[in-house]
Amino acid sequence: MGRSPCCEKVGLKKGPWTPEEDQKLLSYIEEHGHGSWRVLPIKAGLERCGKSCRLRWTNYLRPDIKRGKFSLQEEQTIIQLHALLGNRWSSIATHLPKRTDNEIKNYWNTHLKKRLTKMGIDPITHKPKNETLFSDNHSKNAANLSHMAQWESARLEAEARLVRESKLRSQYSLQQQQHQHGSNNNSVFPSQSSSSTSSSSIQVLDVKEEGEKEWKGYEDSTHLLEFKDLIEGSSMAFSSTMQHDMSMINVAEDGFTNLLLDNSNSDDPSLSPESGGECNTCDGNGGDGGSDFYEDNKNYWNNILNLVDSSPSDPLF
DNA sequence: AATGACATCAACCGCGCACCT
DNA sequence: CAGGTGCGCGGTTGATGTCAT
Repeated sequence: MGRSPCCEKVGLKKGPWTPEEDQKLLSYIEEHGHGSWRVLPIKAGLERCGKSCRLRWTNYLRPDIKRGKFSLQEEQTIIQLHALLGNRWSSIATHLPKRTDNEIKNYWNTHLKKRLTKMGIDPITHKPKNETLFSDNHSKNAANLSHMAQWESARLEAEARLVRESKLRSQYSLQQQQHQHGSNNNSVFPSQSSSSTSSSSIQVLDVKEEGEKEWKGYEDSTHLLEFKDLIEGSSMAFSSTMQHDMSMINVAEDGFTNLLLDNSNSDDPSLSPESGGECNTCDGNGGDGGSDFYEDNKNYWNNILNLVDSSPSDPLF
């Protein structure tokens, strides 16, 4: 069915938002909540379409948005979840508190994708480029098909969890919004200050310095190699679910599983073994890597599902 | 200092889904 | 069930900033 463009009306403004427009939108939502985006601009006295207002709010004006450089932990999470979910930015964003899907998408396209490509890793499949998934007669192997089924099954399960979680979140945010409106608590809205990236009146939570420090470390060649190992470990682990080559299992254990679970210096509790994720390598033995492929795979996927199932810093869950 | 190339990111666009009538 | 409407998502664009020459 055809749909008329939301901004077709003559007079509706497009392009960058002015501080005055931001203020109008903020004040309105602060007082009334956003309600119907369609009617919001009229009620708020904005010459914008509802879609534009919603975008401005969700990607920039919302008080619970963190801006600035992504931390190493955030980068890891993005890479891991992208390997699992692909370009489903909104799903990925639910696991990066205070980050918007748009921001994550931009960050992936401008930073991570290029970096992976430079390292010789396919940013789509997360596999080293010189390694094809079904490069030999394994592609006809029944076990391979079984692994693919496991992959798909785990992926679908993860998706189902994400949907479930997303619904819970939206219910929660709705309740919060109603509560805020009811109590007229304005403290959650930032005080006025200038943004480093735009003329908006919104205060920017400055994590830039911290992020820069972290990335400076990465740009050091030694750390770059470590980063490469990290990413390749992740990639190899994914391919291990597809290939019946037992040597790959060791890589899976040493690479991605550790990446997921061995976050001793992480501030993200969901990524630590204490969070409930089982890990057959956590005992330090690492296993013989060949005797229990399916158990390994089960644990491997459990780890991923735990990551997806956990909610990094949301007190609700 | 001027300018062109490249990088970044806010914002737009079109599509699909969910819900309502 | 079909059609209309609103919303959210993902892809893309273009203005602006930064860097290299």
